[in-house]
Parts: sequence; structure tokens; C-alpha cells
Amino acid sequence: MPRITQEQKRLNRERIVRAAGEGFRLRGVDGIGIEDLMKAAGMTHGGFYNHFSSKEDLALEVYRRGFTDSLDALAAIREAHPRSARAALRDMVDGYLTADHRDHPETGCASAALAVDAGRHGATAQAEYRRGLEGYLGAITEMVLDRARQSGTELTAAEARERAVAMFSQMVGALVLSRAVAEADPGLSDEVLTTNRRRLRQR
Amino acid sequence: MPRITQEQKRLNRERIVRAAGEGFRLRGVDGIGIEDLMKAAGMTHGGFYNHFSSKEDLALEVYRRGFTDSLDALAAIREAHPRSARAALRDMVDGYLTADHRDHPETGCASAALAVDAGRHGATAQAEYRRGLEGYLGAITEMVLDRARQSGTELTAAEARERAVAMFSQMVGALVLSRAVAEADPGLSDEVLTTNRRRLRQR
DNA sequence: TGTACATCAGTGAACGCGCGTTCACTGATGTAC
DNA sequence: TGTACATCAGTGAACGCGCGTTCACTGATGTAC
Repeated sequence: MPRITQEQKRLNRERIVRAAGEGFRLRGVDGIGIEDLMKAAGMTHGGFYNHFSSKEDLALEVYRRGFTDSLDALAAIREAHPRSARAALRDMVDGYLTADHRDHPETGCASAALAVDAGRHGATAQAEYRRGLEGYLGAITEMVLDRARQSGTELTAAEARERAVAMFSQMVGALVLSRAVAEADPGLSDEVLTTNRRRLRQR
Repeated sequence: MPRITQEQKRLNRERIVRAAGEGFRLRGVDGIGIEDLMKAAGMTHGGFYNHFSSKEDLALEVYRRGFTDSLDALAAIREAHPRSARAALRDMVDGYLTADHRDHPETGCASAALAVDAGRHGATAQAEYRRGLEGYLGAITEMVLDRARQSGTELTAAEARERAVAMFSQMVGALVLSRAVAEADPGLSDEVLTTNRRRLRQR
């Protein structure tokens, strides 16, 4: 059957990256093999090296893309509330700290699912992760500034950034902790989500 | 040379658990092998199965012990400030969110280093993790209650628990994020630590 | 536009390595008398 | 208390499996004329 169209090749590569994005989030970079990833992408494992020079190379691509979906989602939330950054922030927090997000790391935030992996996989991986994190923090900072502006409150850019960093740290920690006990203690897991949602809403 | 004393066997087992505690925190349960762990414990790999029935069995032991050191440390902090829970809480946060703790996950908080692993390794692992987490949250809740009592403020147990959950979530998230970019962007990594330290101190 | 040939993406077998686990062996420890 | 024997913790080789990676092959695509 091969050879295939250049366009088809591009699509196939895309499917590998997507499958890896889900597999790595769910089971960790070390927790899933190339054969399984390629199977999930609908191919056999041999062709992998037509697209990537190594598994590590693929992991870097996944770290690089990891935040783009999240940033798109954030942008959509902001567009849905053009006149109220307060409402947008509330939607962001409420959407982030849900049972659904906890139960589906494979399609969720890269920051929470890949943070520990990135920390362990060296400076190159971290550099990609870092770019996404900065983008995310920057977007939240803007939202915090918008909210202050819209409510007529005084707020320096530095203070807004501080709030964004603290807010996002709490969001990530809450998601990670709720996942860590999700199967063993659903009640505690839910408590972590709802408590953090409520308290983050109070800011 | 073998056979050895029963007491010596107990000590050897302890060294394996300690080495695994550090190795798993640093490189993940899937990231380090039994040969390396046994070498770190000062033995050859063959004897491993005199102590544990499988690697998973060892991982459970590590999860089980993971929080005891942290809980001991917390108890020490509380004893150091018998009259001021406010000071104890400040010490806890300041000690947790340091560059030293970030740079040495192998001897640090199990919650932050093993959370993602525990989430991925099924209900048995999570059950052990959960016990430690509950202990930690319980201790922080008590400290928050003590602080309110000492300052003459009204505070329900439920409200104290909420504050403890939110506080610990933020601490874990901050540590995880700061580790995820530590090598690639030390400035950002430090910012995450200091910002969260400052904001947590304001509660 | 048609033809002839080079290219190359996917296939599936194979390689080599490391990992978790098993095993025969050793000899000091534990124990039964 | 002493002796004779069973036990069993550590050693290091070996096993089997899965993983990341390589490779010969195929045949449709891309391209040169």
C-alpha cells in the first residue's frame, strides 16, 4: 500500500503526536511504549522513525504542544466573557477543578499531568514546558488585571502576576492531589476539588 | 559470608526501603531499576526477593512510609513553637517552599514527588498515599485551629479544614511547578517559590 | 500529457539491551539435642 | 555448654520478556524528461 501522500504523512505524524500526548499524560513518558503509541495512532511501530528520530524527540514535541490546547481553551473562555474578566476567571477555575478533568488527564492540562515528568527529563524538556507555563501565567495575569480594571480597583502589574502565580499553583496542586487519591478515596478527592474551587472563587 | 544476623537483615531491608524512597522520588517508580536500587543500598540485586515479593511490593512500602518522615518533621515544627501555631505554620510553609527542598526531591515531601506516580499506579498504591495525605491535612487543620484559638478568632472545624486543604494544595502545586522548570529557568522557578511563600504567609 | 524511474512511508521481522525475576550456590547463623 | 545439622541472606549468573531501534521489503507517490 505505501507509499502515501505527503499530506497523509503529515496527518499520520499528527496522529502519533496526539496519541503520545494522551498516552504520556495517562501513563507517563516512561510508562507507555512506542508499539502501543503507534497502535493507538492506527499504525505499526516500524514507521515511527520516519517521523521522529527517537522517543525523546517525540516527548519534546509533546511538551511543546502540551499547552497550546490549554491556551486555546483559555482564549475561548476569555472571548466568552468579553466584558467580565471576573466571570472568565471563575469559568477557568470551575472548568479546571472538575471531576471530569481529574478523571481524564489524557485530554487535560499538560502542566498537571506532565510537570513531574518534565522535571525529571532534563533541561531540554523543561525548556519546552517552561514556554507553555509562561504563556499560561501571562494569560492569567492579564485576566486578573482586566478584572481589577473593570471593577475600578487599583492593581499593579507585579501584584497581578503574583496572584496569577499563586492561583495557578493552587490549581495544579489541587488537581494533582485529587488525582493521587481518586480511586482509593473518591470522597477525599472530591473534597480537594470542591474546597479549592470554592476558595479560589473567593479571590 | 552469608548467612547474616536477623538484626542485620532488618537493617538491610531498611536500607533498601530508604534507597527506594530516594530513587523513586528522584526518577519515578518506573525510572529506576532494582539493580540500581540494590547497588545504592550496598548490595547485589539477587537478594532483593529475600525482602520483597516484587518491585510493586516495595513501591507500596515506600508509599506507606512516604509521609512518616514528613509528619515527624511537622511534629517537630509544632513542638518548636508550643505557644504560637502562627509561627509554626509560617515555619512549615517557609521550610516547604525552599530552593533546597525543590532541588532535593529525594529527601523531600512524598506528596509532591510521588503524587503523579501514585495516581497512575492503581488503587492499592493510592490507598497508602491517601493515609499519609489525610494525616498531613489533619495536622495542618489542627494548627490552623490552634492559631485561631490563640488569636481569639472564631473558626469552625470545617472552615479550618478548608483552609488546610487549600493551603496544602497550593504548597504542593508550587513545589511541583518550581521543579518542572528548575533547570531550564531558575528565575521562574524561584519566582514560583517566593511568590507562593509570600502569599501563603499572608493568611 | 505520458512514461520511466527514483523515492520513501508503512510493514513486520529482527536485534540488542535492560529490566524484573529466578535459581544454584555458599557459608555463617540459628536451633535441636 | 557443646555439637551437629538445618536454615536462609547475600551472591552472581541466567532467563524471559518488553522496549527502543534498525532493517529489508513493498508498492504507491513524486518527479524528470
